[in-house]
Amino acid sequence: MKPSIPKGTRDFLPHEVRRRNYIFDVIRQHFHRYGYQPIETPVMENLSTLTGKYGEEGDRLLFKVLNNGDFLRKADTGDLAAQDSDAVLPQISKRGLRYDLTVPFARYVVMHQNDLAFPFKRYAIAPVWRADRPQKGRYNEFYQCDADVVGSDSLLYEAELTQLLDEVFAALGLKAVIRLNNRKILAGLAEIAGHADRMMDITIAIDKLDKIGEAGVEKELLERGVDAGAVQVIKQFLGVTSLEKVAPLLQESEIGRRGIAELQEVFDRVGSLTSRVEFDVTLARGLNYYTGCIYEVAVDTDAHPTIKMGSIAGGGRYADLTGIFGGRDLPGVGISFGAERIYDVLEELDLFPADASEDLQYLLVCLDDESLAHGFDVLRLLRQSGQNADLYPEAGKLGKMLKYADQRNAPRVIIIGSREAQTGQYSVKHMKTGEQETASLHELLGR
RNA sequence: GUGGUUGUAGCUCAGUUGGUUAGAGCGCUGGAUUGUGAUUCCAGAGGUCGCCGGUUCGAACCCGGUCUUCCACCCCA
Repeated sequence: MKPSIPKGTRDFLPHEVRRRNYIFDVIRQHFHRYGYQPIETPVMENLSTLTGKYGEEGDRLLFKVLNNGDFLRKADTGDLAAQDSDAVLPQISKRGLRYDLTVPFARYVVMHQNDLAFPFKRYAIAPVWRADRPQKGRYNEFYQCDADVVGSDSLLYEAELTQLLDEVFAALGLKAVIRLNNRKILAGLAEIAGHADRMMDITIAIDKLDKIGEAGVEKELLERGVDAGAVQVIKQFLGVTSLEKVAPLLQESEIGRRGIAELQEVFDRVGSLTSRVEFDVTLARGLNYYTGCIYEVAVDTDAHPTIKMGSIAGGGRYADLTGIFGGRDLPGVGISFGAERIYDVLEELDLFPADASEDLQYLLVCLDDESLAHGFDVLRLLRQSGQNADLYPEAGKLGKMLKYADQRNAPRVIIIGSREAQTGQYSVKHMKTGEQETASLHELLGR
């Protein structure tokens, strides 16, 4: 039988893992610097924790885990006979794979609220699963890198997270655009248009502006049952690119004015950044628990015109996430890095540092059995001195062993034959330049 | 979940209206070179043509199903 892996999942080669770790390390380092603490939660949650949190679409994309044992015996025979999946599902599955890191975090906060100091800042870098139809940059298993803070509605956190986003992308050498909006502005917009109850429909439609254009948005709004008069009101907003210009349009909406004030405060506090930071009234973001500021980060296409990639990070504020789990209602705000997409972008732009795919410092090769015994001792000393070293495990042809060193991406090869073993002067070949020098054991260990 | 697309050597791909033994480049193995890789030359190995079934004297090629890839929706990182 031919081996295979499930649709939408991937294996990683060593150099790919190292490059992924480089991204995770940069992000983790910045999470620490900003005072976020690591937590871990199970990859499986109870289905009751997950269902209903991501909308109807999200429920469809949840991976369900089949119950153990004779699970069909416990299911209702009528429901089984009727092939009613919705009715049978809760009878045969009580667990599911996590769909994101935020909802499990909310559950965690409620369960451990007496052990946590609020505001509580946590981060998590972990895989999540979605039963989406795979495409490029879209997988059924992928990593999220989340930082969230719960227990405070201070806008300092919005500003801090913006700085964090900026610093991470600067550290990765990627020019990014951080776009900000506020759900309250969108609520105000819906209110001004006379459809306060239709905010979701309206935001989904205007979110598509850059993709389908103004005429497309207009069509989408009409299809979603927004009347022509309201559409004209909404269209006024579409061309607006600054907070100053959107303010007059929202004068009559209290919630809209609050959104503008909040966003203004965030802009005032972030200071100067490496990335471009922009207000974008058409930014909506799908997750429906967001209630305040929302973020989305994309590659700056002015600096990197060849890149075609969706958002590479995002986030926002949610007023009430823990409430649904029966905890006291704690406000929160968080961001999430899309590590897989960042990987693809760094790869395409060749922005990985060279040492992100180099692990060995030395490879030792020996030309005869006596030298091999000697080499194994040298290997140990090198390792004890803190250097990454490996040894070709048998005496062999030098050409073959150098080829192996090449494949292992070893920058230096220590060649040990009878000459070197006797004199203690080892031949060190630098693979990049092809140059060769001699060095004593003392010199090798001291580097 | 809807519609489409892709699959041939380890990798990237050719393969004529259905016709004998399915090819190339790169990579791999060995040798030229028993102490010098990535560059040169020579030789060699490597294929259930994604899988299952059907049509046909005959299928990599046509048909159905299925899995996978990628794309557009939906949604999203």
